[in-house]
Amino acid sequence: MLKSHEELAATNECCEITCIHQNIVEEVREKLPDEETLYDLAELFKVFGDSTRIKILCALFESEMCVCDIATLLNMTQSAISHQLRVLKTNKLVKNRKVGKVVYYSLDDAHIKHIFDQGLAHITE
Amino acid sequence: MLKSHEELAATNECCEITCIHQNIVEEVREKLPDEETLYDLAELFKVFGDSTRIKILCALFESEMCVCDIATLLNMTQSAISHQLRVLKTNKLVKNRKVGKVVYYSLDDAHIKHIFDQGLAHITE
DNA sequence: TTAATATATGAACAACAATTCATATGTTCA
DNA sequence: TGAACATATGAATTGTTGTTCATATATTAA
Repeated sequence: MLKSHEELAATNECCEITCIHQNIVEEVREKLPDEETLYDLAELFKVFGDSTRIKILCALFESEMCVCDIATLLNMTQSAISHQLRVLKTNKLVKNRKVGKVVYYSLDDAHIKHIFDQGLAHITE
Repeated sequence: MLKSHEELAATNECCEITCIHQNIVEEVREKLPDEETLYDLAELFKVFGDSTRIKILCALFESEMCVCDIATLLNMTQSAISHQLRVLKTNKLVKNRKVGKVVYYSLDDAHIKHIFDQGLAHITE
């Protein structure tokens, strides 16, 4: 049996927030993944959440490419692409190999295409 | 046969950007999803790319919840949660039903858990 | 109707992030 | 060695976004 709002208000430990379904809150709290996992997950999706980076990843689905090729493809400066590639590499989404002056980038993980496709399935439903 | 760098530089139509593998760039350009699709995809991932919103979605995997319950669960203000729920609803990730004063939120789409799980698979590999 | 309460929302603020610009690094070739 | 070039990077700038604060809206109960 749920408590009345008055009872809940009386036993409420939060300073400003009232809470109606204390029991549900406690149940959900126990099942939530830990703080760090959820933070890391948000960080991962944040990397996908920029159209320049999405375009780069999408291009790399098709072919390994060097920095200046990607810049040409996306009609952006070499510097902008290089900065974004660093973000992608830091987050282990791309890897690179150096041949002389040229640095070739490619995807670093098979999960990436799956994440991408799930997102695509959502927006094209 | 690839052109020499000098030949490429001579025929390069970009003002500042040099491009080494023109053929690859053209091939990839043809296969890239259109601009708008990639923009929408980035927008979707952007919604997942905030730890508050990820926590809300994750909570709603377990149970339908009202605004003040979510605020209590995450130890945040009602206003902050309400603002984020609006973002989630605008992007069709949650839906709500109103019972008197109370508004209950729940997930609006089956894809969401798949996207979430693919992300989780990546960070926990 | 009035008080209490659950939620929504606009404006302001602060933190963050993407691009640009200038320049540094490292490699090749003459 | 020096010139050309592909890439990387730090700083500055500009645009974006999450939270807070104050307040509005809407519903219930007295």
